[in-house]
Amino acid sequence: MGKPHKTKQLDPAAVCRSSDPMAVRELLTKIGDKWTIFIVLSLDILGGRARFSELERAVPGISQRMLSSTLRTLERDGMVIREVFPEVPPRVEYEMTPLGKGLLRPTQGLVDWAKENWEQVRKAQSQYDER
Amino acid sequence: MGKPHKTKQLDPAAVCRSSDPMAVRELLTKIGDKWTIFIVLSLDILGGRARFSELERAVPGISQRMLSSTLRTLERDGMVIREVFPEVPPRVEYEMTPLGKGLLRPTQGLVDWAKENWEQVRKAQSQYDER
DNA sequence: CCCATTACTTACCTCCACGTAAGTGACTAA
DNA sequence: TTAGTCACTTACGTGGAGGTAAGTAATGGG
Repeated sequence: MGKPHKTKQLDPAAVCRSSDPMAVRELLTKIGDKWTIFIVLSLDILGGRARFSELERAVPGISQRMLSSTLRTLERDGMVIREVFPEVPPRVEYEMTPLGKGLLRPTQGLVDWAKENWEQVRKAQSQYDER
Repeated sequence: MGKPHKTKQLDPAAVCRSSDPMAVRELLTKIGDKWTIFIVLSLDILGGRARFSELERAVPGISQRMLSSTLRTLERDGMVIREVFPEVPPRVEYEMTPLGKGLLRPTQGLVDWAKENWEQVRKAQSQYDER
């Protein structure tokens, strides 16, 4: 038999101690969706402010529907501010708020981790798959 | 009219420069699913090693099906190692790999951000909703 | 013989994230 | 009059994530 290791007596909701579990879940769900990080990172690269069509070009493959709805969510969450200019054709600019910019740091941490370690993940996957 | 800001001439795939965009997307999709972070954080709290039933208790609300499949994915990705002890009733222990532990740092960054800023996000949401 | 335990798997169903395609409004230029 | 631009919205359809419930294998204990 393998050595039985110390079984810490644990609260049925151990994780929930470290912080509001719903906050973490919701945050991860948000930035874990298909387009949010790309939009946020693109906005950053574009200097923290860009118009709809610029983002459309910056995020290859995104549809107008998804860009629009993701931006609305970001706006609702206080991550970006939407500014409409009464012109024709219309012009709308999106600007990252301090809150949104603050999220960029920890997000960048994940991006960096992926850059450094993803190859290893892929290797683990193919090893696992071939038996 | 609002001041027209400098429109940076940009590559159609600006974000894609910073790193492998698929790696980032896949990573975010993984840790953005419903249970992965909780399992990873629980495993960490439990000392980096725990058996199935311990995790089941540590992550309130998770079903056996989801715990099992999420752990399999984690194992496939090289984040945890699964060790089976030939006993009856069965005992299976899951241990975080160095790769999995490495992911904990940037993940914790997000958890901390959520802890500090989620209240503000909620406030932004209710402001947005009431008009 | 029956039950309990552990770590699962399988079947089934629901919901929603996301994709595609088309339409819209307001104005300008040809 | 028609076409073009921009920033959207609406309608519709599909796959897959995830929930619920039940089944299973192997063995010891009463």
